[in-house]
Amino acid sequence: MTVIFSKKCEYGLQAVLYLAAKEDSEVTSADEISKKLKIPREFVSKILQSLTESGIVNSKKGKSGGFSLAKKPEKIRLIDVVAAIDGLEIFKSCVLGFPQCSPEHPCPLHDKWGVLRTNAYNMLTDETLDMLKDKTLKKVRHISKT
Amino acid sequence: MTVIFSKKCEYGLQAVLYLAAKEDSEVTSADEISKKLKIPREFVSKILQSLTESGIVNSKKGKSGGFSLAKKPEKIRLIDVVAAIDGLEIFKSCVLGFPQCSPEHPCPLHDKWGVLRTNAYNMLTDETLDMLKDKTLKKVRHISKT
DNA sequence: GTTTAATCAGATAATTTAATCTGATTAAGA
DNA sequence: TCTTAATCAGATTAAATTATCTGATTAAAC
Repeated sequence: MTVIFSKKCEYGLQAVLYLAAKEDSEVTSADEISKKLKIPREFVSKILQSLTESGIVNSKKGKSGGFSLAKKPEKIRLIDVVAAIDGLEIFKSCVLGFPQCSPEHPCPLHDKWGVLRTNAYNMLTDETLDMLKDKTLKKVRHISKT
Repeated sequence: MTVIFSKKCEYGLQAVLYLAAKEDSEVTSADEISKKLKIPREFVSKILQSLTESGIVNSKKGKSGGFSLAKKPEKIRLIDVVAAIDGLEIFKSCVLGFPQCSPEHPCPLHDKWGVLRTNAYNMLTDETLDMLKDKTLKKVRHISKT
């Protein structure tokens, strides 16, 4: 198998997109997110806790507590979430796994892969949570029905 | 952490590139590959065994045995190796991990990611082992020195 | 034939990642 | 103040991936 983002990161992205699709300053419980997105509750809870430390979401403890975005959705880029969870090594390390790969000693795919990687990085840097709001709403409605 | 190809697949790609950089029909032991590429010997051996089953490499048993490519390097595409080891799910499954993601019910990144993914797929389909031969030789020489 | 050096097969171990459990703390609301 | 519903912290378990081990088989070279 092969993966772009870890499960943690996929879930984290789904969750912040879900929060962004809600009204401002509304607080959402891990339980609701878990049910709507069909993610294990304790797991998404842990992920959101770590995103709290990263300053991407806020948490409110106690009854009727939950999570909300720490900034305006237009200020949160997808790359910020990825960086907080998976880190940015994927955009630096060699696609063929050569530890010695560098511009001076490039691997056979260095240049071609470099272009693709940069495109992916730019996409994640361009896209902010608010830009994806409408699409997220549609998606969540569809998930909840299934 | 995050990854494009599994370690198995990275090692597999490295190994077949190494074989392609050798003279035709030359047989190379897992031990040599392991040392030159600094990959655990038993592990690369197992990977090459599985690539033998996939028809990408040949194996010769017994003393002075080893592995060689089963086809001409110009007939082996990188995507063939990836497909044999990691499979092609990465080029099909949703980048955000939504199991219900489809053209009818796309995830928020569906279209933008689709373009990048297609580019990556095409690159791996275009590139054959022989095209990368010279670059591989340089790389291996550099690794062996370190 | 015997030795030697290789693949091959299957089991096992180690590590990493994913998921769950337990209990403490917090704060809203009756 | 008490109950309830939430986060939070840390430990534990489960599953997948990565790596190693053991022994069998194979075939070249002496």
